Amino acid sequence: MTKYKRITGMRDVLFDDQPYCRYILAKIQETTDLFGYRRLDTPLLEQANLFVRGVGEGTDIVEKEMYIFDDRDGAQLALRPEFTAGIMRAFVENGLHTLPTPLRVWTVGPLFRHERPQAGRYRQHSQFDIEIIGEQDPAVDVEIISVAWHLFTSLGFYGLRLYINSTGCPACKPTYIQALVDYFTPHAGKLPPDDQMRLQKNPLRILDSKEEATQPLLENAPHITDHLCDDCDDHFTKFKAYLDAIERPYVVDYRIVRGLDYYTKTVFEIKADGLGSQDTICGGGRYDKLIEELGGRPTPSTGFGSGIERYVIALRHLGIEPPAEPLPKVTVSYLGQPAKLAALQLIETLRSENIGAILTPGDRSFKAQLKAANRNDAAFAIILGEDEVKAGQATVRNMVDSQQTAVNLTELVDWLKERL
RNA sequence: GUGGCUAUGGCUCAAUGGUAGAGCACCUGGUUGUGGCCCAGGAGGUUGUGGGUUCGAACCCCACUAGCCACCCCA
Repeated sequence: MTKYKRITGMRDVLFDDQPYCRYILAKIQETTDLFGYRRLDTPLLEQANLFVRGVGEGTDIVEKEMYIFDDRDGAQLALRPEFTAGIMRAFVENGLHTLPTPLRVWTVGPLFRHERPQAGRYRQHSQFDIEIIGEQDPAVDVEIISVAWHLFTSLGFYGLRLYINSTGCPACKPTYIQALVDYFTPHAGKLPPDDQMRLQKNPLRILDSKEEATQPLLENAPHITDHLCDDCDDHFTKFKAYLDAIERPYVVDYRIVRGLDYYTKTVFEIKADGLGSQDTICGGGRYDKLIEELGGRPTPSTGFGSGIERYVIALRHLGIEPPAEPLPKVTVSYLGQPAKLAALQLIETLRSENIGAILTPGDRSFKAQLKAANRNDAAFAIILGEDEVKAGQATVRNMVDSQQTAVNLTELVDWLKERL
């Protein structure tokens, strides 16, 4: 056993995973370009208070999952547990409200939550995140779903499911919560302890409950969509109509609640197969009050976060392979010190001509160098020995058919370019 | 934070109380400058850590740690 180990819930991203990451990032860039989103990156560290205010004091993220610590000057910092609060902070701090609205932004990077790791869940994970800032038209709620769907389709996903709901707004949400409490209180005795707790602390969470005893009660529980105010009801109706218009199938799931306090009106999740019990690949919604909460002027916004590691798991599950990495197809080997100098010069030339090449170093036997060429998956092994250097040539071995050709060093670049 | 399962060389695993093995991977060699296949040889483990039981522990017991999965919650 090695002395130093990974921190719990953190992963090394090894070579087998990298082609997926590269593939996914490329598709994200294509998609965001197509939809007109600009990249905006924020720091990994923020004042802890930003998340307490933004995400909400009573949320699990703030209450028990944030990596929080004192800086050397005593300031309370947090590793960002989500993107939205930081992006909204950047929006306000940099005066981005002066840009044409709505502002469409995206970002990607690591987030940190001190949770117990399990399938598809890590303490450091990466999300692709987009936000549309400054627009309350439900058409943009549909647009972000369209972005997600375009990305997932271009990655090769199939069998994804879209679930939507509305969480109302400060005008109607409390009324609904009261209705929920009124409904469950007479049955409180039948609820399992966890759900009794929820009834006290966060009644909406009961809707999420997987407790068996609670299920029959949930069937007749009031739906928030029957308690929305006119404004929220209108928004939800249009949201669904626009989804219908673009023929994006969805299921209204009254039990989607989402764990962050800032959501208003639209919430949604996209689920995929093959992920175990953590099967949400994309989750988001609308947060019309967040920017005000953070000290900006009222600015309705909508967005989502989407877990990159879960993409990789789901892609593997579906048997979708990313393109191979474009590693060099040429190796340069040598025999003897004079040839080594020539090899070093040659390999510089190849790279300057944009021909990827790797040296088989170490002054080892010829056999070992060819072996190295083989293990590097070279298409061509370029061999320089005493004879070749004297003749101003290189021996080029085709590693597929084992044919060897003597090529003048002056013609080698063109010779390779014709064949690679 | 809670629960279940697991922990042996780089990887996948074997050995269930009596001196730690295999396959893959790795290194060297099979004569003079030729890879993949084959053959031969080699290196690599104080069996996650700490304690206990025993004449003797990879194996039994306890604790801790880590991993996986699930709950909670979420991407």
